[in-house]
Amino acid sequence: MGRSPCCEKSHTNKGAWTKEEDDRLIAHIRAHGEGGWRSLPKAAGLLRCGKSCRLRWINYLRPDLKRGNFSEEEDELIIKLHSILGNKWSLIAARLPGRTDNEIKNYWNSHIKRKLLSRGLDPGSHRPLCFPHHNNTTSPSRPAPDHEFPAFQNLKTPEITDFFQQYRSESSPIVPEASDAEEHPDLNLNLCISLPSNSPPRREQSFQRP
DNA sequence: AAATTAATCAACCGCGGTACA
DNA sequence: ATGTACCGCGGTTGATTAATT
Repeated sequence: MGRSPCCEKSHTNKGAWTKEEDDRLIAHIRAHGEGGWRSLPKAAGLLRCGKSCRLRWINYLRPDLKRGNFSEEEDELIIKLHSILGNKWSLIAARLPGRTDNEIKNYWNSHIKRKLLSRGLDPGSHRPLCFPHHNNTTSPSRPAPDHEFPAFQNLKTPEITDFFQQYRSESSPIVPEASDAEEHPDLNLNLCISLPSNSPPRREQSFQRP
């Protein structure tokens, strides 16, 4: 048996939020604070499940959210954090004030992946692109024809196209291999020591349990 | 100008984990 | 010790908007 759905079948709205729903949610949280998501909808007079309310607040209505495009500095910080943390979007978001995990995840998938590819880096590993190859070595090998990499097909930009052309015309890798020890010489994140002060520690605190 | 394809991103879903009875 | 209600996370979807043909 699977678990029951988070929202009982009773009539709940889904999809985009209306201004009226937003106003109700904001008013309720102003009056009662965050939390109690399960019971909030009823208390606030919303025909939504608690999860939906939480998501709307955290990702869109919270007053401390930054709006607008990511800065170049934010881009670089996201890239560095991702190279260390992987897809731990909430941990990454905790290091970018005013940004949400969802926003960063979306931004990663739609922009930064492309940016890394255009630099000749694999967005997953942050290593120089290494294409599937019969010899199975870790050193970069020459790119195979595009049709062998459908995953890249929809990420093409002029920069990426340029990269492939340049890569094909060179006899040696254009991106030197980074040594593990030197990978982040300028980054001191104190990841082991501190958690961000502006948000409560979340799941990862479980790691501290004896 | 219309049709088609791609990009964006808000919102959803299922699951893992915690708190607490 | 065990069950379960709930929270938060990460992957994914799909509606809308933008770009391209």
